[in-house]
Amino acid sequence: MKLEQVSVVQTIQQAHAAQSKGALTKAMIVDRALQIASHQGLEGLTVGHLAEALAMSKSGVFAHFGSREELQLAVVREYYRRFESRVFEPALREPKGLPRLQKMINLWMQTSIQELSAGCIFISGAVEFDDRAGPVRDELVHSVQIWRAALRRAIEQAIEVGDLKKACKPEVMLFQIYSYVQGLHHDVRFLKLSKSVEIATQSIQHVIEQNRSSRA
Amino acid sequence: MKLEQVSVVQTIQQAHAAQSKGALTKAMIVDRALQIASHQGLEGLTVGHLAEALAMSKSGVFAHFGSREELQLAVVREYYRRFESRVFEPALREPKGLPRLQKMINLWMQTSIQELSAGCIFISGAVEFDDRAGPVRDELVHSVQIWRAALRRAIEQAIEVGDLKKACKPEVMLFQIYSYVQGLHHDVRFLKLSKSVEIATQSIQHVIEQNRSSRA
DNA sequence: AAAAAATACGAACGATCGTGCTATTATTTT
DNA sequence: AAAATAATAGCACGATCGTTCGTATTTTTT
Repeated sequence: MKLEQVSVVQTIQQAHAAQSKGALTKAMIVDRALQIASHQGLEGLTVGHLAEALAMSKSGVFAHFGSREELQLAVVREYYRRFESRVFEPALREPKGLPRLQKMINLWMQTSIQELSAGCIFISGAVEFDDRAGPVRDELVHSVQIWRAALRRAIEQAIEVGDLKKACKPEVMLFQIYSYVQGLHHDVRFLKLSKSVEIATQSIQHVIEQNRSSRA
Repeated sequence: MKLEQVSVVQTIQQAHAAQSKGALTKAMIVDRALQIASHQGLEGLTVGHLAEALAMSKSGVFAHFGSREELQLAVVREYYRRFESRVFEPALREPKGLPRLQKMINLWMQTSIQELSAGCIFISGAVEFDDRAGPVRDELVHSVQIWRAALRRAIEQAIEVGDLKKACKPEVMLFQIYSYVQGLHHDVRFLKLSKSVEIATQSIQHVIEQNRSSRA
């Protein structure tokens, strides 16, 4: 089973456990909406198109959310949920320090540029909503900030544990790592430069190496 | 006079020299369209909105382009033109090597996050059109590739001149610099973290320092 | 100043957008 | 099985999208 499908099943099972039919189809709608948004962007996600893709009526889809904005919010929240279970939680099972940080980065990169070439909504959404106010932007900022805080925390722990130098500045390192993943996203998705995968990996590795503690 | 206005005047003067009324108003339309696209994105640029902003009729605006796609193309080309005269040409007046490379980067950063907080279309467009085929995407890719080639060329010259190490890999350095400017764009525009200006500057400086030739 | 050409406007088109209703199905509860 | 509830479809609305066309107004040329 593909990674892609794991979360869908999970979501549906969860919906099954909770209530019934309603929540189940809602989960399927959000799943499809997420697919579309990963390609067309959150602004490119339209009720009509979504309904067509699901072989449902517009109003049937719409009724589950009450507004397009709520649909977009549902997509952002679902993406965050999956991000948590695919990147976050597995990384937490690694020991504190460099191993955990490394795992976070690797899983993030994998998720961002997977086979289906669905982009990372945290990255595409940041561009789409950098000038647009409202709840969707707020939710997006919130999600991104949690993720960045987690990365930062992982860096700090790596310092505490002694994997990284005391002199290492978490803020700077966060900026650099986050930038490289964005750069990877850009090169692979926009320029179709698949070679950038190794360059990005190497660059991130270099940042880590740079800040690695000298002892053992 | 603000930097912002220089190119407008320049464009209008150019239009004046070339033909007449028609090209002149067309230049004003494209100018306004560029402003809008810098905030709402190329996809968010709409004929109706543009006409309203110009106190013109929709059809009056439309007639200058024949299609929305052509309007978008005009915007991309105009942005490239300004990018050339604001970033490219001034940098070419610097001596080959590090000075020129440095100037390119500095001017790019300034242009990308100027006072009016208008984003860099090369960066926002890359996200908007990473999955959308067509002439606009092609033009965008083309522009970006020219800019990247120029940056790369500047790096290579810095090596030839002896400012950067022989071992320096232009490809990798290009990726890193380009990523940091994207990271800056992200932090300033989306997260409103103005502090990132110095972190980005410092990070880029670090990359350069890393690859700087050992001799004086 | 008159004729020709370019330019802008107004109105309207079909399509699609988000959204509200009402009726008809499914599903769940009793 | 009957009653109550939830979920979906169908239809239509006003707004806006890109686009077309005919007309009025400018601007340029003669």
